[in-house]
Amino acid sequence: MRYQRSDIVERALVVLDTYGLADLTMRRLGAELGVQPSALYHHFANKQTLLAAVADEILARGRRPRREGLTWDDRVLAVCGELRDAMLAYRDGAEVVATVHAFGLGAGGPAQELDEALADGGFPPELGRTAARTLLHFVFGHVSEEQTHLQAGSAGAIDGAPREGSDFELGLGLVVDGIRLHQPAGSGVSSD
Amino acid sequence: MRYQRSDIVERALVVLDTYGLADLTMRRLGAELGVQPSALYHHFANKQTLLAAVADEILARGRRPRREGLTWDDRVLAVCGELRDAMLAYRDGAEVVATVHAFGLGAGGPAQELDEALADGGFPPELGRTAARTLLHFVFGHVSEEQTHLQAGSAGAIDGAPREGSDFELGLGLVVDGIRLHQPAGSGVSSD
DNA sequence: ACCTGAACACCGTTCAAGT
DNA sequence: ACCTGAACACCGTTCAAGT
Repeated sequence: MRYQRSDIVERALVVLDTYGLADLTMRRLGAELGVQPSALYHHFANKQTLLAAVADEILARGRRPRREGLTWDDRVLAVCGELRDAMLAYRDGAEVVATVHAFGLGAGGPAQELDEALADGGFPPELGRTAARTLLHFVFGHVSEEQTHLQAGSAGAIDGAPREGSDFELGLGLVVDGIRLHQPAGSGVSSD
Repeated sequence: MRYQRSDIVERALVVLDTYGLADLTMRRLGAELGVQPSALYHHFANKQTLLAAVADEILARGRRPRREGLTWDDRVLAVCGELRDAMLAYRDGAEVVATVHAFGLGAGGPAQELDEALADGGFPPELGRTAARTLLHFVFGHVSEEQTHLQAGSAGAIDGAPREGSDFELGLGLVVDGIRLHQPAGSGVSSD
């Protein structure tokens, strides 16, 4: 069998969602594809690179159409909500995306979108970047914890999901309100 | 040689700080102590348990005397600052403490102190717990990133540390200000 | 009570060699 | 270009046996 990168990423996503990140090994993935583990190194330099591609694919599949004309804060809420849903769609998705982001490899999309939204809100670059990183830390941390507990609970049930969802919005609201408080006077509030 | 738990944790801290978390293996730690890896399992059920003890020790060594009479927000800032300093004191300290906390094993001290501070601030329990978790997500995320970049830079230099420190305070300020905005009216603000 | 020695069931990665 | 086969240098954990 001949594979290309996209086939391998696709299969990695299936393995991830079915068995979890701990079982997403190069050997296991090779076996799943009917190929020697060493064959994977013809497509990816190492496991980290493969994981980065997996993270990017998780985010790409969760991408929603961008509505125009949103205020900076509604845009921030939209980006964070989309990011959360994308990660929740795959088992251990939050851990994968957060790890890859921490490694500085791929998954730069959400960070850039948050930077843009905050720049539009009139925040100076330094404050905007700090605010964007703070938002990402919250989303990664919250969803990782959420996902761990969801998976620790009953196998695939939907029991605690709504409560966790409102808790996400509550925590996110705290952070966004804090950011808004630091918005330079006269930015995005006036109606000109 | 006969060892007890505290000796092993002590040595694990040295290995962690010298070689990093990736090299803190049961086999390596055993070798460092002049003992078979299997001997460690007489003191700890598994590696996670050992890591939890390491995380607790990192926090214990970073503990500072608690000043009395602080307002809830100053207390929150103090707890978060102490947590950051404790984790920064050991190589990969943030990753160790955050991982153990995510696993729900040890390291419950800071979470409880934040809960207390927010309860003192008049926040209802549910909002207080959400706020405390949001703060922890920020601190873990920020310091992990900070520590990764510090270690990626020059070997043990102090170059970017002050800038990172002020960025920590800026981000933490955003979150605390957001929390304060949700404080129930008349809590902790009136002078009676 | 605490440790040894050996084993079990794995890892990521490299590399010559094949087609 | 893409893959095989074999090897290298590791992991965490278990368990009978020793003292």
